Amino acid sequence: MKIASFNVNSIKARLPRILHWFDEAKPDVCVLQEIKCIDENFPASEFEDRGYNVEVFGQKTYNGVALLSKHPVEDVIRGVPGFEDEQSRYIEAVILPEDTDPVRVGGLYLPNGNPAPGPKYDYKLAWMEAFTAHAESLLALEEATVLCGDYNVIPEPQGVYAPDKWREDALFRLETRQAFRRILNLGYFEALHHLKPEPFYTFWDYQGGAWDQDKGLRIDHLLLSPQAVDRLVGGDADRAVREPNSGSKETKPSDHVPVWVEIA
DNA sequence: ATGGTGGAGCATCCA
Repeated sequence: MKIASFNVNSIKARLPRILHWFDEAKPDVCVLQEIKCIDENFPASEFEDRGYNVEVFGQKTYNGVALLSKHPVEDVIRGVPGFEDEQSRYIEAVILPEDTDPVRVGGLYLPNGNPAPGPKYDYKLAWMEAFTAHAESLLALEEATVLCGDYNVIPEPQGVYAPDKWREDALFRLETRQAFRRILNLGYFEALHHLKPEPFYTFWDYQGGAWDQDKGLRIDHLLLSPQAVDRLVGGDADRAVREPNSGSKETKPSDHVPVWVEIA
């Protein structure tokens, strides 16, 4: 089964492109970030028509996440447990495929944190600490778990086109990378980092011709529990989705591309 | 000198 994550930067502005990608990539499960709408305005029927169960944790104007699954879902969680958060940034559910074992999928939109230092960066670190505690509690369940989304973390210098320009940025500061490694060190496996031999990016800024010059960042990640790694078959980042005319000539691409893993 | 990219939603905030 294919499990994907896609920061769409507004579901409304992106719908034709998202549906085009869904029809081609046919993910079994997909978590979306930055839907930028309240639950009632999510275009659920477009996905239900394609056979998906739709779970939304929306927010007006900013943030907002959703989880779409072709298989039945149970135990849906909205928000990181135990963390008081005014922003909609996390959704989780257990996926129950008919033909294979369950997989728990968490979809996250981790705070950007700029400017750093400052209150926004403090919020990012607090969010990461709460998420790390939750990730640790999930490992104790000994289930196949995939925690994926826009982590807003560049894990290593190879994940950014000009690391020296990004040293003080909230996405790349040492403190940020340390906090990300604490999640990995619990026992999570950063799937695409290990699957793909060459450095790659998942985000290109709209400004300054970043796409044309391939000035990107690797900030969308899929973290797998050991039980999920046992079933890991493959995965990739769908770079072509960032092309100006991919899927729709009338609308612009997201600044992120979808990332996905195949789980047996 | 100014704007520079894009989305939400209507003045600015966020990324």
